[in-house]
Amino acid sequence: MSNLDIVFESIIHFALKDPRQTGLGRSIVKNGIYLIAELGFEEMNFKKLGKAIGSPEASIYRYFENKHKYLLYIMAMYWGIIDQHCEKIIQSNKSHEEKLSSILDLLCTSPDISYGSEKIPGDVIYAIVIGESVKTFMTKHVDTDNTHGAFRTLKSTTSHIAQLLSEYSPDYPFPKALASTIIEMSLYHRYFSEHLPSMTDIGKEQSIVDDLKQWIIGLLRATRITNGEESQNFRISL
Amino acid sequence: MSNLDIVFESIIHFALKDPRQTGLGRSIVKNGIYLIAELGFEEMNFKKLGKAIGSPEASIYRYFENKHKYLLYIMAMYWGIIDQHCEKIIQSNKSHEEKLSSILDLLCTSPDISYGSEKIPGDVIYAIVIGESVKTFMTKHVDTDNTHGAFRTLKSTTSHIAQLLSEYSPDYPFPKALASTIIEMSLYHRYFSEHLPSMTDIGKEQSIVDDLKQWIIGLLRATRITNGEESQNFRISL
DNA sequence: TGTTTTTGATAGTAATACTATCAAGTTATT
DNA sequence: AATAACTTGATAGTATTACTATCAAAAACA
Repeated sequence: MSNLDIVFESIIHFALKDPRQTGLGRSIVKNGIYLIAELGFEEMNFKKLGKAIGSPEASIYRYFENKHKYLLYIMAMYWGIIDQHCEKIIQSNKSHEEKLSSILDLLCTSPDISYGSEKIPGDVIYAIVIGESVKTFMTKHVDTDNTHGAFRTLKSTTSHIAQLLSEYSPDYPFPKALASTIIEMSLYHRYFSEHLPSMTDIGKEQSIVDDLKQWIIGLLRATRITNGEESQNFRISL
Repeated sequence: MSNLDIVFESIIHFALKDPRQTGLGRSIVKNGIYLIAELGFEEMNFKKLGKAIGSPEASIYRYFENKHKYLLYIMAMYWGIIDQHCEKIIQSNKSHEEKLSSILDLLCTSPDISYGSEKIPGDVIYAIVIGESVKTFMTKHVDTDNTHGAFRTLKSTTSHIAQLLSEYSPDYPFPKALASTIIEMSLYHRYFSEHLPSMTDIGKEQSIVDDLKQWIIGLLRATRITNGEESQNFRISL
């Protein structure tokens, strides 16, 4: 059983039966991702998805209890795969800076995903992660979703990155906050650069990915300053 | 006409008629905010709001074309008021650091809002800003909403803060990105500390507001490093 | 006082997010 | 090859939501 299989195992319970095991199931997941990328999550529904794959709405409900769990499944899968990549990077014997750089590449451009026999291009899944990932946890039922493990893979990714940041800057008191900020902001600023460009500087001078990396690396370096009068200590009073 | 009146003027067009001018209108806005705080935006609807204020659903539709525009109205109002406060802080003759500190206080704890004859407590409106603000712009129709001015007040707040950051750290190349990050992350980390605490360090040691301020101030200080070999220049290659 | 505007009360519609049912097809078992 | 078990297709139906339409009563205003 490969590492990725373990990821898929861990998200099965968001579905009623494992979509990866059947052609219909794989089609539901793959085409749904395309459809969400095209229409957005709100405007996508199982009727439209059914039409896209030539199956009735009811068949989709045999795989997913509801639309929200369907989104949870996709996002948990995504962060699970990213988390695997993170682990691999962290286990490599590179410098902390090289590891951080690789992780930033990972956060700013998604890898392709192989889902059973189907391939989902990185830019398609990344598009929906950018626009819909927040919608998994900004709900009134976060807490129950959380106890059901919906955000385990996202949280694991966060804590892997936080762990690395802690090693990189042992005295920095906010490694988790910085890790989650990096994750969320890599998505946000790409969204901003496309839709609300006055909210960001990213994507103007260089390519979006280069700018994003530069920006985040600047934040990371900031955690390293342990000498100089202004920053002997990280607890600062303005 | 006061500065706040100008804010309210600028958001009228999200409503069908100015809610601030009538008792019913004010009741719709105030009680709606309470109801969203209680139920969340998705679970709130105009029927429930009608029940809460003792008026039929249809009466609310005379003030707001739809639910989304109602949210846009509230959020544009909120950021308009915050923007006014920002301007006042920026126009004061304090040091840059004092100004930034005041702005952080503003972003981490909302002021009360006086809406016509009604008062809306800061913590109530802040609760819905934390949970629902993203939902105004993470939609498939951002771009049209944007051209209709839906995010003008939010963008104005961002650029005021970015401007201040530019003065504070003239060489820092990402003032807008940092400004919007500070705004969004002040909301996010408060949300995380309540619902996904493993995603943040905020709210553990000190009070949430103190931790948030400390964290953001750390990021800000990072923009100031203009000497030392590691950071002669902000363009960094890892 | 008469007129205009605002509200209440009620009814109705299209779309969405599902659920139920049953026959047809497919797969697994012996 | 026959039968049982399971999966899918086809269709119909329900409750809720997000609105729209209408008309009379009430309130505001001139």
